[in-house]
Amino acid sequence: MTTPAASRPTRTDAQRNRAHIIAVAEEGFADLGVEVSMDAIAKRAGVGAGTLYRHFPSREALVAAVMEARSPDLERERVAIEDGESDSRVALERWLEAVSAFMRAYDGLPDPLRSALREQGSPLAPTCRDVIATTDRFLAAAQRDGHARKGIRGRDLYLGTLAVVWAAGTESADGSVEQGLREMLRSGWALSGEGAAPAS
Amino acid sequence: MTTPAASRPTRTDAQRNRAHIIAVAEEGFADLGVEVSMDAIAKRAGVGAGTLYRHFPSREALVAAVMEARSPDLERERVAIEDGESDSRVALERWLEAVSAFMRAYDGLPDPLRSALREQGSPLAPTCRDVIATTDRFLAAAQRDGHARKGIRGRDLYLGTLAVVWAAGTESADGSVEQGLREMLRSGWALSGEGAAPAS
Amino acid sequence: MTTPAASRPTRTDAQRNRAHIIAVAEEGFADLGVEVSMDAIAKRAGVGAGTLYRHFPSREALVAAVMEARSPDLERERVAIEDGESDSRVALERWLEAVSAFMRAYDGLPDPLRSALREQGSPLAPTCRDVIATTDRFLAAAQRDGHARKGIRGRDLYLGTLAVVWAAGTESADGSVEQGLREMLRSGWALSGEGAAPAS
Amino acid sequence: MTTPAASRPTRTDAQRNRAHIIAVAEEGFADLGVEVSMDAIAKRAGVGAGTLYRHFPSREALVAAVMEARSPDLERERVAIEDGESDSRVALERWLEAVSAFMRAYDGLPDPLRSALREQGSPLAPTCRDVIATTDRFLAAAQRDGHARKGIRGRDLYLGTLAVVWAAGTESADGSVEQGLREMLRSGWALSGEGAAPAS
DNA sequence: TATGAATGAGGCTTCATTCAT
DNA sequence: AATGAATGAAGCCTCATTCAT
Repeated sequence: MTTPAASRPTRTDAQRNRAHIIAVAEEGFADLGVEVSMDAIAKRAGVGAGTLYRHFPSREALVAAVMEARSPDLERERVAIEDGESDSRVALERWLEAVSAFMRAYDGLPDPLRSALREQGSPLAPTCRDVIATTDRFLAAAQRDGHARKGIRGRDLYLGTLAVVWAAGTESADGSVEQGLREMLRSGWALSGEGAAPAS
Repeated sequence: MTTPAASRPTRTDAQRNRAHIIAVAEEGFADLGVEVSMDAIAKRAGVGAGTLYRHFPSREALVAAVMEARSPDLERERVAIEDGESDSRVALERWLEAVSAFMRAYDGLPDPLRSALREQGSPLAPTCRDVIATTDRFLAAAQRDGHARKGIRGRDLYLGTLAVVWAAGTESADGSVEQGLREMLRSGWALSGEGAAPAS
Repeated sequence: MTTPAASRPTRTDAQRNRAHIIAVAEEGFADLGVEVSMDAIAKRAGVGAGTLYRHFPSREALVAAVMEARSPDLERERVAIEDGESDSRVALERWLEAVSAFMRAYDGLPDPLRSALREQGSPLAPTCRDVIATTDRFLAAAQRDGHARKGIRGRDLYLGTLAVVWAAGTESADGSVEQGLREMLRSGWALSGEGAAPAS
Repeated sequence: MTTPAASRPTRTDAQRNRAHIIAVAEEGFADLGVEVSMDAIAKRAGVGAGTLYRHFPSREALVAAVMEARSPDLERERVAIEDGESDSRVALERWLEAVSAFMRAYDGLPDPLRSALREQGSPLAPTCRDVIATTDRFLAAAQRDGHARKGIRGRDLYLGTLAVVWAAGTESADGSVEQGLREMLRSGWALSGEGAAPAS
């Protein structure tokens, strides 16, 4: 008696809807930062707040979904570096730049990323883990080749990069501040030879 | 015979009140972070919201006042280092640690500090300038002695330290994360000899 | 078999709620004037402030809704006059009295009505337009019959009536002040024969 | 022991102060309307709020003082009309225009003027009384010469003029709205000969 | 008398989230 | 599954007026 075809259009529809919300949220984040109101995103997406929350039970979940949607780009970067860069030090540098861009995409993004690092259960945690894992790989290669200090872990580099992105903010038109900080992160401020931790 | 101080009455009381608000705000920041509501601070201080706003027309102004109240501590640190530390590299390290502690005092403090660096008119700007100026002095000494790279400025170091404090957050009980990051800020992740910026 | 009305669910409830808020606001305006606080109305209506603002994003919108709810009364007046009054002069007089009552309903109502006349985008503008249009119709009939000066427009009469209502205020128990002013509006203070605008 | 000369500089000083406040309030009203905050006026005047309130215990009192300060201008107008205008109808018209200008000086001024008409004890009442008295005189002359209806009193004309000024508001750049309304107040909207109150 | 600090109620508005339909 | 109405706590801030000094 009910229309059977209409009763389960959802599977596909829902996914379409989900993808649409993500795309719209991406725009919203880009325009207004990740702190944009959930209502505003629902409105932009043309769905009710309830639908938004059905798909993404919290703002963090939405941020995570957007970031996951962007992950393939980062993966492509990774592959490109791995395929084209023989120098493991330069490879690590290029990777960190790519990660920076990933983190810098929206105003306010560094905050949830930092939280995700602490809260094991955060929806953003998997993405962070992936990025850290890749960072670990690039870092290990660099360390193996004597290009990077031994005591450092991918997570430290990730957090340092995040800190740099936070410090630079979204507002500086030119990226000079960020570049300067990233350079300091790489070389440190101290002249080598007398540091407290002169590497491995 | 005439009261020479009569030209500025009530001030004593108001200043007492002001000082009280600052003390209470300090507590509030420590308990709940700098994002604590202004109303909550007014309530804690036992004054009306209007009184709070008369003294501190914005949250930033209140943060600035609290930080200024803490400045003498930092000054004492500075003097202690200058008086007791002959090694300019160690002096700079100790100073940066003191600055870290200064910045780390309240949850969320790094955010207004970062803003103050951009907005010239921020009430926090003077405090930032002072700290940067001192950093410049310690850094210059270290550079003169060949302990620090020449291209770096106090402002960079200040911002780097701020970024580290932000990244570490207030929550980590032990300061290991912060120490790790600070160490990375000092030595960099790259092994020397092949960096893009081989120092002065 | 399918629920055709299903395409617009919940609406019924929301409209009930909306109507309730309007009724309560009407009371509130009557008791305390249109300047009554939005919070007070929300409280009276037993809804959260947010609900109030969802339905009526501004005080003007709420006033407009209340006035629209009262419009049918005015319409009924109009029909009664049109149906029962053959003398176009008396018809216009009766209509202006009805409009006066419409405008006099709440303390402070003339102010938003005056604003709406200036700000095209005001939520009250449509109601004003309607009333002015009807006034134009009654006025045209009176002018056609030689009962009203030709140079006058409905809008002028509307504004004049509004001014009279404002001047009389809500407070005077008897309407003598208003009647006097309305009479002056009709006949003017000058004795005819020497006026600057000797009619059509 | 106290300096006797300094102990009573007040008489003159206070009056100077009072005059200064009035002048400043006049500016403030002109710039921001009569609803300007009392604090703002005190600040502009360079006095404490307490001083302001000592001289003028309420906003109305301050408005009244400013209007009283402007009264001589109106008096001069009156004298000029009385001296130069032989036609009592034109004299009344000119006087009402002068009164309009008096009432139109500041945004929001009509409101306290209206209140003063109702509240016997209002500080503005004397000024109103004076203006009404003069209006009565001009009106009586016009009535005596058959230029104005007999049933009207100065108070009605005053209130009508006030209503017109209120309706026109401060915002209309050209005074066309006010002129139109004032004209309607003079001639009425009805064509003579059939009015309900065809004057004496 | 002048000062200006203090009051503190009260206004407006936003928003994450829940829930009835 | 989708909708969007409802919640209601909070936040921020202003201002007329009083009062201690």
